[in-house]
Amino acid sequence: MPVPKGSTIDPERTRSSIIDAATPLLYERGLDGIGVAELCSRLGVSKETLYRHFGNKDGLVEAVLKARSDRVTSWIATAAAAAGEDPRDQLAAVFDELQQWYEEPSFRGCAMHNAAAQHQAQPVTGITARHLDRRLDLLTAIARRAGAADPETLGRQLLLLVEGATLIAAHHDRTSAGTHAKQAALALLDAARPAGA
Amino acid sequence: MPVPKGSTIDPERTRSSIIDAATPLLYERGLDGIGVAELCSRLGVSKETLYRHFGNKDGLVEAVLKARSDRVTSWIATAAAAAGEDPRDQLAAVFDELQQWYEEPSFRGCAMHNAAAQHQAQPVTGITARHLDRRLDLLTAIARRAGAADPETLGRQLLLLVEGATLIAAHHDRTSAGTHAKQAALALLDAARPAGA
DNA sequence: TTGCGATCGAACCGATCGGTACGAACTCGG
DNA sequence: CCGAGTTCGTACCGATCGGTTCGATCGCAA
Repeated sequence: MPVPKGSTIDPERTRSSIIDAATPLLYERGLDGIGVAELCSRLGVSKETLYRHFGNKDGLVEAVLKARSDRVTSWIATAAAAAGEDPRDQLAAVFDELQQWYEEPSFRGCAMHNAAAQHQAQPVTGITARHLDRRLDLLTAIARRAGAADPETLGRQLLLLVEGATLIAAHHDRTSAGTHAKQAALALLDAARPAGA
Repeated sequence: MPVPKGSTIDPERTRSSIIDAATPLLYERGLDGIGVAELCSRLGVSKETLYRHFGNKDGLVEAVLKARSDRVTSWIATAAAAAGEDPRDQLAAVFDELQQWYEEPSFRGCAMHNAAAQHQAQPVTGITARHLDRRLDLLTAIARRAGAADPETLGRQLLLLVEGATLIAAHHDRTSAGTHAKQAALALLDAARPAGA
């Protein structure tokens, strides 16, 4: 029981603990694959508490997806930064990290993409688009630091590879998608640099 | 009314007309976004007829997805074949065709991917995996005809670009995903050829 | 003409859905 | 010690879900 009976020390703590606990459930079962009743029961929280904090189920979904997007984005950025100064190494590290994710048993594809496929409406589509915006920014920055002739284009191409790899890992072959994407990404990076360097 | 009151000339015709009519509805609204009742009403068909032909809703979904996969697969293959003999031209034609698809107002991503994101279970996942198998075969064949040093690897990389482009077009930017994917694909193809040719 | 099979339309079923209401239990600040 | 605020558990609501059943209607083959 994450929350005792009476008034909690901090209502804000309750809210974020609900988000944390609901995230894997909504990811595994799908946004519509689990009802509010079961959700609350698994969370150890009453419906009233959930509805006071989030208004309705969409409010919870929105909060969960935003938190997830933030977490995943910083996770990727951290993995890139940890690979050192060389943008080429950073790019390789991103795909290595992705491949490790794909091989986790709990991997079921990108939560944002799954959500957008289920709820083709706001706020989910907006959160997903923002998520991809941020990822594009990160990849474009790597392309720019690598000295690509057209970093905007290369960034978008790298984005295709990242998201394509995640999708293929989810629906086709999780053992090699990241590796193949890495090879392709490095080849595109090398080809996009002006002669020399 | 696609089917009059009494016995139809051909029950098989009824079945395929149901599939054809249900396909866009399930695509637009999502597998769980439209109920059997509304589905039947829009199809101009009674529940009894639908359930006799398909057993249950999953049976209809399965039939719709299989038909869709067949249709899309042959559509891509036809576009490639129409581009002439040069595998490089064929590859470019595939992405041009995809880009045109993305720009259609009714475009909502790949039906198979959307379905798999919603129903992470058989038979949907199996149909989606088979769909990707066939697409991989087509792309690998192009890679092989182009003289790639490792056509299996290049085929998988091209698959990443195709599916990544469709996903990005659906959730982020439908105006340029196909074009960027085409440029990346051609660059990978050129880089994968042994020196010369 | 008779009978079989396909179809319609509507009623009906139990289950589940998202969401609300309420009394009781509990904590904490004043 | 008391009242405000939080939470629980449960019951409840109307709507919708997938699926079944049934009488009536109609086409077609024998």
